[in-house]
Amino acid sequence: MADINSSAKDSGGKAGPADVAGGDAAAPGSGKAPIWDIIELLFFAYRDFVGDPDEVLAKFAFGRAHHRVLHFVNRHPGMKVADLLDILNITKQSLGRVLKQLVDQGYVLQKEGDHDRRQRLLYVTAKGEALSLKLAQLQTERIERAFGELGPGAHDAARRFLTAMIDNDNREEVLRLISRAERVKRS
Amino acid sequence: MADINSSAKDSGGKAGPADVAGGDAAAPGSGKAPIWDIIELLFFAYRDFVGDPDEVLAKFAFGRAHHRVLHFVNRHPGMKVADLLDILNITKQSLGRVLKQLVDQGYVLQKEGDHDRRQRLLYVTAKGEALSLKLAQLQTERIERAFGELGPGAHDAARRFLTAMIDNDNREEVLRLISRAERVKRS
DNA sequence: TATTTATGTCAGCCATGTTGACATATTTTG
DNA sequence: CAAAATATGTCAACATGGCTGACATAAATA
Repeated sequence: MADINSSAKDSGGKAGPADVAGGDAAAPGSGKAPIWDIIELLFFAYRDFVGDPDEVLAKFAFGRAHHRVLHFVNRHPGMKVADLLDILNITKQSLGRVLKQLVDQGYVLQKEGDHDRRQRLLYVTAKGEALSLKLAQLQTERIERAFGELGPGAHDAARRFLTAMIDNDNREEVLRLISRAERVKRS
Repeated sequence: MADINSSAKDSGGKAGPADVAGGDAAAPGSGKAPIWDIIELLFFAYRDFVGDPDEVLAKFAFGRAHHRVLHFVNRHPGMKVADLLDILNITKQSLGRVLKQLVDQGYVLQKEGDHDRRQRLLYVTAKGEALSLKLAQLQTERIERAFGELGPGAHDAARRFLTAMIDNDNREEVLRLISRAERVKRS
């Protein structure tokens, strides 16, 4: 299928990372000039980032929806269904579909809440943890490869950038979620 | 059940951006310790990043698929259908569906290739460009807000990080695509 | 006791991805 | 030139994972 860019030699530049931005000429009448490079890089980076796990998931007949659920349950054991709904921004019906599969196949289990017996607190099983970890390690390889190519401050810089990209409303909540994750763990 | 990361430390800080990482203790027998913070931050950042345009698109009865097509056609006018398929990593049937709607409603137009009359080169109309720009500016606002919060080197750092996250195979191609975009532009 | 909350479920719709088969025009190749 | 390869489009069927609406149940709360 036809290489997309058979394009001859592409005039000089090797397009080193510092050269990517493209022209900065703003559209005359409109607002600011779009930051095209970051917009496109985010698309491609995320596409590849989620692409790795997809291949593994396919073998299990799972999709990205399963991955997201499994990931957050693994990272935040004992979370309520409602918490998960908030994080994923989907309806309970959508969640129910994939959650049921994960439970039926023994990746996730639900426990009645201690204080509130209406709640179904979510935990991964050993099997679920293993899969979640496997997927996370695929993504970690990519991240570490990237950090390896960049300088020593790379992790911190990435963390700061990504954090700043999150909605201001959610940000504190997200940071709390992330930093609290390891404290809780399965008892 | 292998505790993957029973961090225990965590110093009870305020979870400032520099403290988010969580424990670094590797799981004893398994591979490396997953870089959870970046994995999750990427999820949340991307979720919000694509969330802004979604609201606007809904008013036009368009979805993300339309957005992606419109974006790339706007940025890379005159591209072949095959190029777009490669970039988006979808089948021609999937592309055909949304492309047809964009053409029918006057956002995109197709021109026979000059040298190869089998090709249908893609261009945005004025209407298409306006919508594409509007969406890009929403995303740009978020990016600029982020860069504003971070130091002066933020744009470069983000570009380097995102670039390093892309598949090595595609990377050169992607960078060429991005850097060439503004040179071509509408004549 | 009455209401609210947390969760689940049935039923159906929509957007967007997939595969497979096939059609048409055009370019390239033997 | 004839045959093959290429660029694109289309029909049909199906899968995934969103959505809404309606309704059910158990438990907590007012």
